[in-house]
Amino acid sequence: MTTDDPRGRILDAAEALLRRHGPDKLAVVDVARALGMSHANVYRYFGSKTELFGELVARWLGRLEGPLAAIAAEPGPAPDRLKRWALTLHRQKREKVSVDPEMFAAFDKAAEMARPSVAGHLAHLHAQLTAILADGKAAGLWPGVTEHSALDVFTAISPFSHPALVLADGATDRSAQLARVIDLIDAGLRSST
Amino acid sequence: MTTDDPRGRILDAAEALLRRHGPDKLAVVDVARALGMSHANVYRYFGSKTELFGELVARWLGRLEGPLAAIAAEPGPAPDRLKRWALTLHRQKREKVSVDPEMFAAFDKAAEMARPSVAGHLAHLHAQLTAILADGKAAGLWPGVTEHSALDVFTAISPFSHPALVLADGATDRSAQLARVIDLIDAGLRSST
DNA sequence: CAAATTACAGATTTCAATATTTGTAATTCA
DNA sequence: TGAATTACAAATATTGAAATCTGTAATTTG
Repeated sequence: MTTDDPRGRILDAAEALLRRHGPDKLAVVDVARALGMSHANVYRYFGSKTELFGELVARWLGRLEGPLAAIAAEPGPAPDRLKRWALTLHRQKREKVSVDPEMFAAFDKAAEMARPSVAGHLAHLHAQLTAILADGKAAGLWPGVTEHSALDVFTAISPFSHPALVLADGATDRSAQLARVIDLIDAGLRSST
Repeated sequence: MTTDDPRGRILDAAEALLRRHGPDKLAVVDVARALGMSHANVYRYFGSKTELFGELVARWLGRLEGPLAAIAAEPGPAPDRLKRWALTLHRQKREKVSVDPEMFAAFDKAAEMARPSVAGHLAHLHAQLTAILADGKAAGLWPGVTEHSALDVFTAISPFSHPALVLADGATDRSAQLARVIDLIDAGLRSST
């Protein structure tokens, strides 16, 4: 049974075209043609090309968030979860590059015109990190946690997940280095002031 | 007295053109014309356009390194120097963006074709950071310092100096956040293992 | 003979005409 | 009347011919 939700069908077609032809050749006109409808009809469901791209990016980023949200919500010691959360985020991003670099570049480019989606994604990640840090503080393990900690920690490990930097490094595995950085941060959070 | 060193005069002319017209309009032909010589003569002193750009970038980056090297070589407590070193690096980069964004973009673009110069720059910064960390370890303040620490610390604070990220944030001052990240790292280095 | 020049082939860039795409409005369809 | 279409203006992208640039070699200058 093919879904009857027009927005979903349009997004699926757009994603398929993005995968096939890359971001430069993704036109609303082509999406419409692939679905056998006029391009004006697409504008009934999406106010603009930017909005369509935004939904596409949000959907893609949402898929990355699932496993991370699971780790953030788990019981268990916060330091362990922090490390697994960071390593998972790094691995997810790196996988996208090595498995399908063209696709990653496509979404990287697409994200340019979809700032709000990216901001939402970052807000989700920030919330997850805040939760983990709060758990560690509540358990008395991390007296150093403050209101700024989530932002600071996320910034410090961003070189391992930021698209521009992940793209630059190509497929090199930096998990070992990330693990060391997390250990350093963990140690820092264990001391007060 | 104008210098008689041809390489220096060529680099000066190239830098002036880069400032005036941006990186896309910087042609060897124009550099030669500005000096009243044939472009072929420029190739007597630089093997290629890439090499010329490389020297230009190296010179520019070298100017940033001076104040940093001074801080690294100072006597005084390592944690204090680490913080000032990191803040100075951040400020230097940010100044370039806010004072003259076009110029920064020019050198960012120029750096693309001058990878070796950038690598050399990073090697210098790495060496400075290594020295500061070694001092702190020798003083018994930072038992956590290992052979990897310089790289790890540099990576963690790279969001505050990497061109792509400094450029993205525009002129926003993130010194306060950087200071917190440094404090976190400092605390981490103070604990062993 | 060292320092520069002119001459030139191949690669790259520019530019303007042409075609496509975006987004809106007026119109048709069921 | 809701769902789509055709029609169209303005913005954007494509294209290919002409101009420019890079890098090398042969030649000139003092």
